Amino acid sequence: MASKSRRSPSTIEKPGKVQLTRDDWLDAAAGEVASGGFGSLRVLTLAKKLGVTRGSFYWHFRDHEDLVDSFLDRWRDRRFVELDYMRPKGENPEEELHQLLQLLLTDASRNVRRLQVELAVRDFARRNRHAAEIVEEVDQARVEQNKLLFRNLGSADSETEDLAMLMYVASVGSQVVLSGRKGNEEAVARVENLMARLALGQGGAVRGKSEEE
Amino acid sequence: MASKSRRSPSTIEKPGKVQLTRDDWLDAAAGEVASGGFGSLRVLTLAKKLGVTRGSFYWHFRDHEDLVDSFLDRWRDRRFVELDYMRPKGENPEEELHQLLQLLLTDASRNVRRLQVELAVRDFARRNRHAAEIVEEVDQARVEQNKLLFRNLGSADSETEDLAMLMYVASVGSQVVLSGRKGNEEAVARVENLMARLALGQGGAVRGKSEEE
DNA sequence: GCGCCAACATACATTACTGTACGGACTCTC
DNA sequence: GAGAGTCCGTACAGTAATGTATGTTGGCGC
Repeated sequence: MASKSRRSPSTIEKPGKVQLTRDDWLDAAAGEVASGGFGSLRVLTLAKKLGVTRGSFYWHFRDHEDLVDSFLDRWRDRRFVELDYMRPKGENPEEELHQLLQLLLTDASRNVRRLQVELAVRDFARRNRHAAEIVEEVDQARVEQNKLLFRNLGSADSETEDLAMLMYVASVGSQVVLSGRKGNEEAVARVENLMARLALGQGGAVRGKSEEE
Repeated sequence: MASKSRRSPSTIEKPGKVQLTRDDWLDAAAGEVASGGFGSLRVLTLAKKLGVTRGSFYWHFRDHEDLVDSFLDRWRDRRFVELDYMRPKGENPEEELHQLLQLLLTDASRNVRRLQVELAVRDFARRNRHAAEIVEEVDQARVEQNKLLFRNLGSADSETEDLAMLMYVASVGSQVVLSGRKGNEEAVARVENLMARLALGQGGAVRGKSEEE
């Protein structure tokens, strides 16, 4: 079993890093997962990228499966931290909705790496039990958060659940469909706009496109 | 180059098949793609499933890449045939909407194999040029068909595009999120219901849940 | 009934990747 | 400065997968 790696206190982090940590390997893995998915996650590739040999890997990780599991766990933890950071406080629901849509759509279309990793995890979940459990946890938590937001927006109780679900699947769908397309910026903006109107009621105030950009 | 395989005219198709066709291999490939994605598409696995050796494969296909490309082409062709079959005639738009939602959501949640293949193709498109082109073709055609339907439903011209796009990404998202879940039947029904109301206008007539089931 | 060819089988070479055993440098501690 | 522990390199064994070269068989034309 690999011990919790810690670098010597005197050694400060620099580009010319001398000792690797478990997180360094996971960061490198994120790159591979983003570009090629979990199926093409090779130990040798990571080692080359990090400038070491596979010997280092098998000190930090028990085996390949250990890497995958650790990667998934870290991914879940980060998603929950993210959710906690975006927790609706109920003071300005409209602004919170806007920020949530930004996170779900616009940011995702910008932060390509992050989006690609999520899609890879989601795909991997179709054939890996651990990944499936984690994805379901994250999905449920996000939908739950959406519900809270919609309640603060004053939508009818019978509709909050449906709206929250619709908005979530629409955001995921737009990530899947519009990732790496030509006119995606425009399409994402349209979806975002329409979802905002939907959430605020058909005649509700909608943020203009040209605002704060 | 593999010739277009044809079985001898006297030999009728039976379970105890003696000669394989290109389509037989592609059908077998569909099973593997559905369960494991393109990354785990192995020639030997298909051969075992078909009860032959790899020698047969390399007669029907030039190499592994040829199999993948043929698979993708056939997938696109079938999706377009499907779209043509569902072409809105404008006589009963509400019914057509209902059928479209059925195809996009409920049927997809039932016909698991078909859904899994589509998700696999979509994932593969993130790292394969050919797949990416095909998926984009299919997506555009589907959204275009959605637009036609929405126009027949009488929605404002400025909104048809947005609505069509939203409905499409929502359907894809619900497939991604709700595939192989516990309470997916219920969630899918809710999304379907809400999208129908959205398409027909907030106060529009909505098909009841208990109808024709 | 002879030869041809489609459809497969067999055998081999090669590559890519994993895991493991072991060795070595380097650092910290006492 | 000896020992222990950390971090990584090296070398080897083993597996799985592809592609290719070549052998085999069964049916069809004629």
